[in-house]
Amino acid sequence: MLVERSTKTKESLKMPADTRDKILQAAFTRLSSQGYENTSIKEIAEEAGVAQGLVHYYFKSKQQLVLAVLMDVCAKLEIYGPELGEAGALAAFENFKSVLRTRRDAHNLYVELIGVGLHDREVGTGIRDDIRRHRGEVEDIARQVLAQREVDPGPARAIASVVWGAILGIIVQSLVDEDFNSDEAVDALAAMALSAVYPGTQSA
Amino acid sequence: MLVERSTKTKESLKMPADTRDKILQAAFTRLSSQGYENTSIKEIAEEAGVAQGLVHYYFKSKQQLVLAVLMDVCAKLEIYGPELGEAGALAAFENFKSVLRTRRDAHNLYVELIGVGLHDREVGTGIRDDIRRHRGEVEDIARQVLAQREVDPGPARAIASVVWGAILGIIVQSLVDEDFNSDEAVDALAAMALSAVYPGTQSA
DNA sequence: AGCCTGTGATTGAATGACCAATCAATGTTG
DNA sequence: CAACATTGATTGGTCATTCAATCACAGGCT
Repeated sequence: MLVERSTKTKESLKMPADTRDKILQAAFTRLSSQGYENTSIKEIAEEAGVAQGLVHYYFKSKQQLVLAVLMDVCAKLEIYGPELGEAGALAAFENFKSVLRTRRDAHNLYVELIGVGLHDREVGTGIRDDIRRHRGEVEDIARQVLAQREVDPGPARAIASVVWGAILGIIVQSLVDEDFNSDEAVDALAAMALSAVYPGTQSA
Repeated sequence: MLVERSTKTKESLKMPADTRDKILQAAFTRLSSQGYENTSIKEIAEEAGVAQGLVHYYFKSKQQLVLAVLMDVCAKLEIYGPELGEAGALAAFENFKSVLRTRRDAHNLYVELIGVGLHDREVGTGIRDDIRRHRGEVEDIARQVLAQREVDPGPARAIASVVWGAILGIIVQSLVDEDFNSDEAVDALAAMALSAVYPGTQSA
Protein backbone atom coordinates (compact mmCIF):
# COMPACT_ATOMS: atom_id res chain seq x y z
CA MET A 1 0.00 0.00 0.00
CA LEU A 2 2.39 2.62 1.16
CA VAL A 3 5.45 1.04 -0.35
CA GLU A 4 4.09 0.90 -3.87
CA ARG A 5 4.40 4.63 -4.24
CA SER A 6 8.12 4.63 -3.64
CA THR A 7 8.67 1.85 -6.14
CA LYS A 8 7.04 3.73 -9.00
CA THR A 9 8.54 7.01 -10.05
CA LYS A 10 6.49 7.64 -13.18
CA GLU A 11 4.97 11.06 -13.29
CA SER A 12 1.88 9.98 -15.16
CA LEU A 13 0.36 8.32 -12.15
CA LYS A 14 -1.28 10.11 -9.28
CA MET A 15 1.22 11.13 -6.70
CA PRO A 16 -0.61 11.66 -3.46
CA ALA A 17 2.70 12.37 -1.80
CA ASP A 18 2.92 15.50 -3.93
CA THR A 19 -0.55 16.59 -2.89
CA ARG A 20 0.32 15.93 0.72
CA ASP A 21 3.44 18.02 0.37
CA LYS A 22 1.51 20.80 -1.29
CA ILE A 23 -0.83 20.87 1.67
CA LEU A 24 2.06 20.79 4.13
CA GLN A 25 3.76 23.65 2.36
CA ALA A 26 0.55 25.67 2.16
CA ALA A 27 -0.13 25.01 5.82
CA PHE A 28 3.34 26.22 6.76
CA THR A 29 2.94 29.38 4.71
CA ARG A 30 -0.37 30.30 6.28
CA LEU A 31 0.35 29.11 9.80
CA SER A 32 3.66 30.91 10.07
CA SER A 33 2.26 34.17 8.81
CA GLN A 34 -1.17 34.16 10.45
CA GLY A 35 -0.87 31.88 13.43
CA TYR A 36 -2.60 28.70 14.43
CA GLU A 37 -5.95 30.04 15.48
CA ASN A 38 -6.27 32.54 12.67
CA THR A 39 -5.72 29.93 10.01
CA SER A 40 -8.62 27.77 8.91
CA ILE A 41 -8.49 24.48 7.09
CA LYS A 42 -10.38 26.19 4.30
CA GLU A 43 -7.64 28.78 3.88
CA ILE A 44 -4.95 26.12 3.83
CA ALA A 45 -6.88 24.21 1.20
CA GLU A 46 -7.21 27.36 -0.90
CA GLU A 47 -3.52 28.14 -0.56
CA ALA A 48 -2.73 24.60 -1.67
CA GLY A 49 -5.28 24.77 -4.47
CA VAL A 50 -7.27 21.76 -3.34
CA ALA A 51 -10.70 21.15 -1.92
CA GLN A 52 -11.31 21.57 1.76
CA GLY A 53 -12.17 17.95 2.36
CA LEU A 54 -8.85 16.78 0.97
CA VAL A 55 -6.98 18.25 3.89
CA HIS A 56 -8.89 16.01 6.24
CA TYR A 57 -8.29 13.12 3.89
CA TYR A 58 -4.55 13.38 4.46
CA PHE A 59 -4.58 14.65 8.03
CA LYS A 60 -7.17 13.43 10.42
CA SER A 61 -7.32 16.67 12.37
CA LYS A 62 -5.95 20.19 12.40
CA GLN A 63 -3.61 19.25 15.22
CA GLN A 64 -2.17 16.36 13.26
CA LEU A 65 -1.62 18.60 10.29
CA VAL A 66 0.16 21.18 12.40
CA LEU A 67 2.38 18.56 13.99
CA ALA A 68 3.27 17.22 10.56
CA VAL A 69 4.20 20.76 9.50
CA LEU A 70 6.33 21.14 12.60
CA MET A 71 8.20 17.91 11.96
CA ASP A 72 8.72 18.87 8.36
CA VAL A 73 10.12 22.25 9.29
CA CYS A 74 12.35 20.99 12.07
CA ALA A 75 13.84 18.38 9.79
CA LYS A 76 15.11 21.23 7.63
CA LEU A 77 16.42 23.30 10.51
CA GLU A 78 19.76 21.76 11.35
CA ILE A 79 22.14 24.26 12.84
CA TYR A 80 24.85 21.88 13.97
CA GLY A 81 27.79 21.34 11.67
CA PRO A 82 30.32 18.52 11.41
CA GLU A 83 32.99 20.02 13.67
CA LEU A 84 33.36 18.66 17.16
CA GLY A 85 34.15 20.17 20.53
CA GLU A 86 34.66 23.88 21.03
CA ALA A 87 35.06 24.54 17.33
CA GLY A 88 31.73 22.83 16.71
CA ALA A 89 30.09 24.93 19.39
CA LEU A 90 31.42 28.15 17.93
CA ALA A 91 30.36 27.11 14.44
CA ALA A 92 26.87 26.31 15.70
CA PHE A 93 26.57 29.72 17.35
CA GLU A 94 27.69 31.41 14.14
CA ASN A 95 25.20 29.38 12.16
CA PHE A 96 22.47 30.26 14.61
CA LYS A 97 23.10 33.94 13.99
CA SER A 98 22.29 33.56 10.33
CA VAL A 99 19.36 31.21 10.90
CA LEU A 100 17.90 33.89 13.14
CA ARG A 101 17.72 36.19 10.15
CA THR A 102 16.71 33.75 7.46
CA ARG A 103 14.11 31.58 9.17
CA ARG A 104 11.86 34.00 10.92
CA ASP A 105 8.82 32.23 9.51
CA ALA A 106 9.81 28.89 10.98
CA HIS A 107 10.59 30.49 14.33
CA ASN A 108 7.27 32.27 14.29
CA LEU A 109 5.50 28.97 13.88
CA TYR A 110 7.64 27.29 16.50
CA VAL A 111 7.03 29.88 19.18
CA GLU A 112 3.34 30.02 18.48
CA LEU A 113 3.07 26.25 18.67
CA ILE A 114 4.73 26.25 22.07
CA GLY A 115 1.88 28.44 23.22
CA VAL A 116 -0.72 26.25 21.57
CA GLY A 117 0.88 23.14 23.02
CA LEU A 118 0.42 24.42 26.55
CA HIS A 119 -3.30 23.82 26.23
CA ASP A 120 -3.56 21.16 23.55
CA ARG A 121 -2.28 17.78 24.61
CA GLU A 122 -1.73 16.54 21.08
CA VAL A 123 0.39 19.51 20.05
CA GLY A 124 1.91 19.68 23.52
CA THR A 125 3.53 16.26 23.48
CA GLY A 126 4.85 16.90 19.99
CA ILE A 127 6.46 20.14 21.12
CA ARG A 128 7.83 18.57 24.27
CA ASP A 129 9.53 15.78 22.36
CA ASP A 130 10.93 18.27 19.91
CA ILE A 131 12.35 20.42 22.68
CA ARG A 132 13.90 17.39 24.32
CA ARG A 133 15.56 16.42 21.06
CA HIS A 134 17.02 19.86 20.47
CA ARG A 135 18.21 20.13 24.04
CA GLY A 136 19.80 16.71 23.66
CA GLU A 137 21.75 17.93 20.65
CA VAL A 138 23.02 20.90 22.62
CA GLU A 139 23.94 18.56 25.45
CA ASP A 140 26.05 16.45 23.09
CA ILE A 141 28.05 19.50 22.12
CA ALA A 142 28.42 20.58 25.74
CA ARG A 143 29.68 17.13 26.61
CA GLN A 144 32.26 17.30 23.84
CA VAL A 145 33.53 20.64 25.05
CA LEU A 146 33.80 19.45 28.63
CA ALA A 147 35.56 16.28 27.54
CA GLN A 148 37.98 18.30 25.43
CA ARG A 149 38.86 20.31 28.51
CA GLU A 150 39.14 17.20 30.62
CA VAL A 151 36.77 18.46 33.28
CA ASP A 152 33.75 16.89 34.89
CA PRO A 153 31.01 16.35 32.28
CA GLY A 154 28.38 16.39 35.03
CA PRO A 155 26.96 19.85 34.34
CA ALA A 156 26.43 19.11 30.64
CA ARG A 157 22.72 18.58 31.01
CA ALA A 158 22.17 21.73 33.04
CA ILE A 159 24.31 23.74 30.64
CA ALA A 160 22.27 22.44 27.75
CA SER A 161 19.06 23.49 29.48
CA VAL A 162 20.38 26.99 29.85
CA VAL A 163 21.90 27.28 26.39
CA TRP A 164 18.87 25.87 24.60
CA GLY A 165 16.66 28.05 26.78
CA ALA A 166 18.69 31.11 25.93
CA ILE A 167 18.48 30.24 22.24
CA LEU A 168 14.71 30.13 22.51
CA GLY A 169 14.70 33.34 24.49
CA ILE A 170 16.82 35.07 21.89
CA ILE A 171 14.53 33.79 19.14
CA VAL A 172 11.54 35.22 20.96
CA GLN A 173 13.17 38.57 21.54
CA SER A 174 14.24 38.86 17.93
CA LEU A 175 10.71 37.97 16.77
CA VAL A 176 8.92 40.31 19.12
CA ASP A 177 11.23 43.29 19.14
CA GLU A 178 12.28 44.95 15.92
CA ASP A 179 15.18 46.69 17.62
CA PHE A 180 16.62 43.62 19.25
CA ASN A 181 20.31 43.10 18.51
CA SER A 182 20.46 39.36 18.08
CA ASP A 183 24.09 39.10 16.96
CA GLU A 184 25.22 40.81 20.11
CA ALA A 185 23.09 38.47 22.19
CA VAL A 186 24.36 35.32 20.50
CA ASP A 187 27.95 36.44 20.94
CA ALA A 188 27.32 37.03 24.61
CA LEU A 189 25.70 33.63 24.91
CA ALA A 190 28.71 31.99 23.27
CA ALA A 191 31.02 33.80 25.66
CA MET A 192 28.95 32.83 28.69
CA ALA A 193 28.62 29.23 27.61
CA LEU A 194 32.27 28.72 26.78
CA SER A 195 34.04 30.75 29.43
CA ALA A 196 31.98 30.08 32.53
CA VAL A 197 33.22 28.02 35.43
CA TYR A 198 30.66 25.49 36.53
CA PRO A 199 30.28 23.94 39.93
CA GLY A 200 31.79 20.46 39.84
CA THR A 201 30.19 17.36 41.29
CA GLN A 202 30.32 19.08 44.63
CA SER A 203 27.73 21.82 44.32
CA ALA A 204 28.37 25.38 45.40
CA MET B 1 -17.07 60.91 39.83
CA LEU B 2 -14.19 58.60 40.41
CA VAL B 3 -13.14 60.05 43.71
CA GLU B 4 -16.50 59.67 45.32
CA ARG B 5 -16.15 55.94 45.37
CA SER B 6 -12.99 55.96 47.42
CA THR B 7 -14.51 58.28 49.99
CA LYS B 8 -17.41 55.96 50.72
CA THR B 9 -16.62 52.52 52.02
CA LYS B 10 -20.19 51.38 52.54
CA GLU B 11 -20.92 48.04 50.96
CA SER B 12 -24.43 48.92 50.01
CA LEU B 13 -23.41 51.10 47.09
CA LYS B 14 -22.30 49.95 43.67
CA MET B 15 -18.61 49.35 43.35
CA PRO B 16 -17.74 49.04 39.68
CA ALA B 17 -14.05 48.71 40.47
CA ASP B 18 -14.83 45.50 42.27
CA THR B 19 -16.73 44.19 39.29
CA ARG B 20 -13.85 45.01 37.01
CA ASP B 21 -11.48 43.18 39.31
CA LYS B 22 -13.79 40.21 39.48
CA ILE B 23 -13.73 40.01 35.70
CA LEU B 24 -9.95 40.39 35.59
CA GLN B 25 -9.53 37.64 38.14
CA ALA B 26 -11.97 35.35 36.35
CA ALA B 27 -10.24 36.04 33.05
CA PHE B 28 -6.87 35.14 34.54
CA THR B 29 -8.22 31.91 35.99
CA ARG B 30 -9.72 30.76 32.73
CA LEU B 31 -7.05 32.08 30.39
CA SER B 32 -4.17 30.58 32.32
CA SER B 33 -5.79 27.18 32.54
CA GLN B 34 -7.42 26.94 29.13
CA GLY B 35 -5.51 29.30 26.90
CA TYR B 36 -6.46 32.37 24.92
CA GLU B 37 -8.32 30.76 22.06
CA ASN B 38 -10.11 28.16 24.14
CA THR B 39 -11.56 30.75 26.46
CA SER B 40 -14.66 32.64 25.44
CA ILE B 41 -15.96 35.88 26.82
CA LYS B 42 -19.05 33.97 27.85
CA GLU B 43 -16.99 31.61 30.00
CA ILE B 44 -15.15 34.48 31.61
CA ALA B 45 -18.44 36.19 32.38
CA GLU B 46 -19.79 32.99 33.94
CA GLU B 47 -16.63 32.52 36.01
CA ALA B 48 -17.01 36.08 37.25
CA GLY B 49 -20.72 35.65 37.85
CA VAL B 50 -21.78 38.53 35.62
CA ALA B 51 -23.60 38.87 32.34
CA GLN B 52 -21.75 38.46 29.10
CA GLY B 53 -22.33 42.01 27.97
CA LEU B 54 -20.70 43.42 31.06
CA VAL B 55 -17.29 42.17 30.03
CA HIS B 56 -17.48 44.32 26.92
CA TYR B 57 -18.72 47.19 29.02
CA TYR B 58 -15.43 47.25 30.94
CA PHE B 59 -13.11 46.05 28.17
CA LYS B 60 -13.72 47.11 24.64
CA SER B 61 -12.36 43.88 23.15
CA LYS B 62 -11.01 40.51 24.10
CA GLN B 63 -7.48 41.71 23.36
CA GLN B 64 -7.84 44.67 25.69
CA LEU B 65 -9.10 42.38 28.42
CA VAL B 66 -6.19 40.03 27.97
CA LEU B 67 -3.68 42.86 28.05
CA ALA B 68 -5.25 44.19 31.23
CA VAL B 69 -4.91 40.71 32.75
CA LEU B 70 -1.29 40.59 31.70
CA MET B 71 -0.49 43.95 33.25
CA ASP B 72 -2.29 42.95 36.40
CA VAL B 73 -0.34 39.71 36.68
CA CYS B 74 3.03 41.22 35.88
CA ALA B 75 2.54 43.87 38.50
CA LYS B 76 2.39 41.07 41.08
CA LEU B 77 5.42 39.20 39.73
CA GLU B 78 8.41 41.00 41.13
CA ILE B 79 11.39 38.74 41.52
CA TYR B 80 14.01 41.33 42.29
CA GLY B 81 14.82 42.03 45.89
CA PRO B 82 16.41 45.01 47.62
CA GLU B 83 20.02 43.78 47.57
CA LEU B 84 22.40 45.24 45.05
CA GLY B 85 25.23 43.88 42.95
CA GLU B 86 26.22 40.24 42.98
CA ALA B 87 24.26 39.53 46.15
CA GLY B 88 21.16 40.96 44.45
CA ALA B 89 21.74 38.81 41.40
CA LEU B 90 22.08 35.66 43.47
CA ALA B 91 19.00 36.53 45.49
CA ALA B 92 17.03 37.09 42.29
CA PHE B 93 18.08 33.72 40.92
CA GLU B 94 17.06 32.03 44.16
CA ASN B 95 13.75 33.81 44.10
CA PHE B 96 13.23 32.79 40.50
CA LYS B 97 13.60 29.15 41.47
CA SER B 98 10.65 29.38 43.82
CA VAL B 99 8.57 31.53 41.47
CA LEU B 100 9.03 28.80 38.87
CA ARG B 101 7.19 26.42 41.16
CA THR B 102 4.54 28.70 42.55
CA ARG B 103 3.43 30.72 39.54
CA ARG B 104 2.98 28.16 36.84
CA ASP B 105 -0.40 29.66 35.99
CA ALA B 106 1.03 33.10 35.37
CA HIS B 107 3.85 31.67 33.28
CA ASN B 108 1.39 29.62 31.28
CA LEU B 109 -0.49 32.76 30.41
CA TYR B 110 2.68 34.68 29.66
CA VAL B 111 4.09 32.12 27.26
CA GLU B 112 0.81 31.67 25.50
CA LEU B 113 0.42 35.41 25.07
CA ILE B 114 3.84 35.63 23.46
CA GLY B 115 2.52 33.24 20.84
CA VAL B 116 -0.70 35.18 20.43
CA GLY B 117 1.21 38.44 20.23
CA LEU B 118 3.15 37.23 17.22
CA HIS B 119 0.00 37.52 15.13
CA ASP B 120 -2.06 40.08 16.98
CA ARG B 121 -0.66 43.58 16.88
CA GLU B 122 -2.56 44.77 19.92
CA VAL B 123 -1.32 41.94 22.13
CA GLY B 124 2.05 41.99 20.39
CA THR B 125 3.01 45.52 21.35
CA GLY B 126 1.88 44.89 24.92
CA ILE B 127 4.10 41.81 25.12
CA ARG B 128 7.02 43.57 23.48
CA ASP B 129 6.93 46.43 25.95
CA ASP B 130 6.67 44.00 28.81
CA ILE B 131 9.68 42.04 27.61
CA ARG B 132 11.68 45.24 27.23
CA ARG B 133 10.84 46.23 30.78
CA HIS B 134 11.88 42.91 32.24
CA ARG B 135 15.07 42.81 30.21
CA GLY B 136 15.79 46.34 31.42
CA GLU B 137 15.50 45.18 35.02
CA VAL B 138 17.96 42.37 34.36
CA GLU B 139 20.26 44.85 32.67
CA ASP B 140 20.25 47.03 35.77
CA ILE B 141 21.44 44.14 37.87
CA ALA B 142 24.07 43.17 35.32
CA ARG B 143 25.35 46.75 35.34
CA GLN B 144 25.60 46.70 39.12
CA VAL B 145 27.61 43.50 39.06
CA LEU B 146 29.98 44.79 36.41
CA ALA B 147 30.40 48.05 38.30
CA GLN B 148 31.10 46.18 41.51
CA ARG B 149 33.88 44.32 39.72
CA GLU B 150 35.18 47.50 38.20
CA VAL B 151 35.12 46.16 34.67
CA ASP B 152 33.67 47.52 31.45
CA PRO B 153 29.88 47.78 31.75
CA GLY B 154 29.56 47.61 27.96
CA PRO B 155 28.29 44.04 27.68
CA ALA B 156 25.50 44.64 30.21
CA ARG B 157 22.83 44.88 27.57
CA ALA B 158 23.90 41.76 25.73
CA ILE B 159 24.20 39.85 28.99
CA ALA B 160 20.71 40.93 29.94
CA SER B 161 19.39 39.67 26.60
CA VAL B 162 20.91 36.29 27.24
CA VAL B 163 19.93 36.05 30.88
CA TRP B 164 16.38 37.17 30.33
CA GLY B 165 16.17 34.89 27.31
CA ALA B 166 17.44 31.96 29.33
CA ILE B 167 14.92 32.72 32.04
CA LEU B 168 12.14 32.55 29.47
CA GLY B 169 13.62 29.38 28.00
CA ILE B 170 13.76 27.76 31.41
CA ILE B 171 10.18 28.79 32.09
CA VAL B 172 9.10 27.19 28.83
CA GLN B 173 10.98 23.99 29.48
CA SER B 174 9.57 23.68 32.98
CA LEU B 175 6.05 24.26 31.66
CA VAL B 176 6.30 21.86 28.76
CA ASP B 177 8.34 19.07 30.29
CA GLU B 178 7.24 17.43 33.52
CA ASP B 179 10.68 15.95 34.04
CA PHE B 180 12.62 19.16 33.59
CA ASN B 181 14.97 19.93 36.46
CA SER B 182 14.53 23.65 36.78
CA ASP B 183 16.62 24.16 39.92
CA GLU B 184 19.61 22.63 38.22
CA ALA B 185 19.08 24.86 35.20
CA VAL B 186 18.77 28.04 37.23
CA ASP B 187 21.93 27.20 39.18
CA ALA B 188 23.77 26.67 35.92
CA LEU B 189 22.45 29.95 34.58
CA ALA B 190 23.62 31.76 37.69
CA ALA B 191 27.05 30.21 37.33
CA MET B 192 27.27 31.11 33.65
CA ALA B 193 26.05 34.64 34.20
CA LEU B 194 28.34 35.39 37.13
CA SER B 195 31.53 33.57 36.22
CA ALA B 196 31.80 34.17 32.49
CA VAL B 197 34.41 36.37 30.92
CA TYR B 198 32.98 38.77 28.40
CA PRO B 199 34.74 40.27 25.43
CA GLY B 200 36.28 43.60 26.30
CA THR B 201 36.97 42.75 29.91
CA GLN B 202 39.72 41.10 31.82
CA SER B 203 38.76 38.23 34.08
CA ALA B 204 37.92 38.82 37.71
C1' DA C 1 -38.38 63.70 54.58
C1' DG C 2 -40.17 62.05 50.03
C1' DC C 3 -40.26 62.32 44.94
C1' DC C 4 -37.76 62.83 40.42
C1' DT C 5 -34.54 62.10 37.21
C1' DG C 6 -30.36 61.38 34.84
C1' DT C 7 -26.36 58.59 34.60
C1' DG C 8 -23.75 54.75 35.03
C1' DA C 9 -24.10 49.59 35.80
C1' DT C 10 -26.07 45.40 34.36
C1' DT C 11 -28.67 42.17 31.76
C1' DG C 12 -29.44 38.61 28.22
C1' DA C 13 -31.02 38.00 23.77
C1' DA C 14 -29.91 38.84 18.95
C1' DT C 15 -26.58 39.35 15.16
C1' DG C 16 -23.57 37.94 11.78
C1' DA C 17 -19.87 35.46 11.01
C1' DC C 18 -16.72 31.56 11.10
C1' DC C 19 -14.97 26.93 11.70
C1' DA C 20 -13.54 21.74 11.97
C1' DA C 21 -15.10 17.75 10.66
C1' DT C 22 -18.25 14.61 7.94
C1' DC C 23 -20.02 12.54 3.95
C1' DA C 24 -22.10 11.21 -0.18
C1' DA C 25 -20.96 11.81 -4.79
C1' DT C 26 -17.69 12.13 -8.57
C1' DG C 27 -13.35 11.66 -10.88
C1' DT C 28 -9.14 8.96 -12.02
C1' DT C 29 -6.34 5.07 -12.90
C1' DG C 30 -4.19 0.60 -12.81
C1' DC D 1 -14.24 -2.62 -12.01
C1' DA D 2 -12.35 -1.86 -7.65
C1' DA D 3 -9.45 1.29 -4.94
C1' DC D 4 -7.70 5.43 -4.26
C1' DA D 5 -8.08 10.60 -4.86
C1' DT D 6 -10.85 14.61 -4.90
C1' DT D 7 -14.80 17.50 -4.49
C1' DG D 8 -17.81 20.89 -2.12
C1' DA D 9 -21.97 21.16 0.26
C1' DT D 10 -23.67 20.18 4.84
C1' DT D 11 -23.74 19.81 9.79
C1' DG D 12 -23.72 21.32 14.28
C1' DG D 13 -21.50 24.09 16.76
C1' DT D 14 -18.87 28.32 18.71
C1' DC D 15 -17.62 32.96 19.00
C1' DA D 16 -17.00 38.31 19.76
C1' DT D 17 -19.55 42.01 19.63
C1' DT D 18 -23.86 44.93 19.67
C1' DC D 19 -27.95 46.63 21.57
C1' DA D 20 -32.24 47.80 23.53
C1' DA D 21 -34.06 47.41 27.85
C1' DT D 22 -33.82 47.31 32.94
C1' DC D 23 -31.81 48.38 37.37
C1' DA D 24 -29.62 51.08 41.24
C1' DC D 25 -28.41 55.02 43.02
C1' DA D 26 -26.95 60.01 43.86
C1' DG D 27 -28.16 64.43 44.21
C1' DG D 28 -31.36 68.11 43.30
C1' DC D 29 -35.98 69.73 44.15
C1' DT D 30 -40.12 70.35 46.69
